[in-house]
Amino acid sequence: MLQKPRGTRDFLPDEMDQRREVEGIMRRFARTWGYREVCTPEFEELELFTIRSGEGIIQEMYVFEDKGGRKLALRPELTAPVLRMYVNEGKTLPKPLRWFYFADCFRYERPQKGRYRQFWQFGIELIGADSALAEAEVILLARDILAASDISFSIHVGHLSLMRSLLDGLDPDDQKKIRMFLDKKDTGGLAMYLSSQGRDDLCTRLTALAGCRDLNEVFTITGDLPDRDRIEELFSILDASGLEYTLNPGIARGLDYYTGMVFEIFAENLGAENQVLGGGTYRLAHLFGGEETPSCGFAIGFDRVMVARGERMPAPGTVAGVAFTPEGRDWALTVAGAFRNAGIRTELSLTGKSIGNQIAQIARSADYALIIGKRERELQQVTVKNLRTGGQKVLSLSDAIGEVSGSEPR
RNA sequence: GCCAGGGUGGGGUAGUUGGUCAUCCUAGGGGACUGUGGAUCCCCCGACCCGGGUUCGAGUCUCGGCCCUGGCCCCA
Repeated sequence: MLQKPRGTRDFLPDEMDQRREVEGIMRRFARTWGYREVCTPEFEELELFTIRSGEGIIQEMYVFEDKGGRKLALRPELTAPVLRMYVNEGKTLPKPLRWFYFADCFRYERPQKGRYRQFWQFGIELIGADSALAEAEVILLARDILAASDISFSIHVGHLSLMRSLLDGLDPDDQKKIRMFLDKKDTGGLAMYLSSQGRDDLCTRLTALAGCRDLNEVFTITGDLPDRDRIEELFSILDASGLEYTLNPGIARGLDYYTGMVFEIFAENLGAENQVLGGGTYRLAHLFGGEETPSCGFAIGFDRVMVARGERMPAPGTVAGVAFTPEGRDWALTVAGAFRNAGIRTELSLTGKSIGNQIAQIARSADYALIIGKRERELQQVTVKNLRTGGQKVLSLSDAIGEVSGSEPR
């Protein structure tokens, strides 16, 4: 038997119902904040991703050559494609642009809990706004969306200027190594490395900074910064908004194009891969041939949100099943059509067996049985049987629809 | 790429000195039942992940691969 490719999944209707429900919540919240959905190609020029992230990521991507010899890659993320789209056809739109996306991405990695080779991301990009308020908006929207998705999470907010101020003047390679130690919270490794460089003093300050959870203390470690006002404004907005978060100057987000605020959100019940969201302020458009454009955004690991939620079936709508005799068939089709026009999920029995048999089958999943035979056909009526109470009524078609649509689903 | 534990009908399972026709539950399909409840009865479908090796004989032992689960690395 043929198997599906490694790291991919099939979704049966029960699971799709849940995914669509959460997807709908995320879309709805993004829209209420003024964000509009965009869509980019499933695959892009390979270069788009190597410009952003370096050649090293080629081995982590699905890369292929098309029949014209073009080097292409299945998208491993959506920020670069969305910013490419912005540069290609969004430059003249009035700013700021508020865009969101929900789409699948592909990475050639070892699957584990909450990590698949095909996975879905929900994300937003706020393009062309450069302010503490814009950064705060992105964080608050992230909070709203995840809260509405009904998972438990914690928000960590940092700012790259803080750490960079301490690393200023160091060799870029050194800076990168140090950021990696800090990102991994590997203080032992950090101490060893800085000691070998004769910078024990720096280690003390960096460790203190990464562990610092109070903004005033942060500035006593870093001293005054050009960005200080902006940073203080950001956090004062967050505080005024009643956001629950942890200040974390240790967030390094190993990428060079992040320029200021960075934040990460972690969920419970997730094992090793517990980050459900990452984002920050970045400059990327100029890499794709546009003008330098300050932007801010985040991406949610949708599949991880689903794992964190656990099994949670959305309430099904009311379901009606139609049982009918051969003489009632044509009237049954008319009735079913009218019910569907009224927005009621209506399933016609297809067995052609006895009424009893049809009702037995309908009763497995439906709330109402609509029974239609010769008598109903002749009087243009419908026998509506409530499968929970057992009661039944003979009604006109419009009354029958009213009876069923006015009810609560099971 | 690395480590650990796994892979028996669709789902869940039993199966050790290696030895009939591989167990049970459930789901699914068919039939009995043509105007009223998820029932009942009968029947059916359907599995040892794949490939090599050892053996008279492998679900069972062995090697390799694939896949799953968790972890490491990585995580744009």
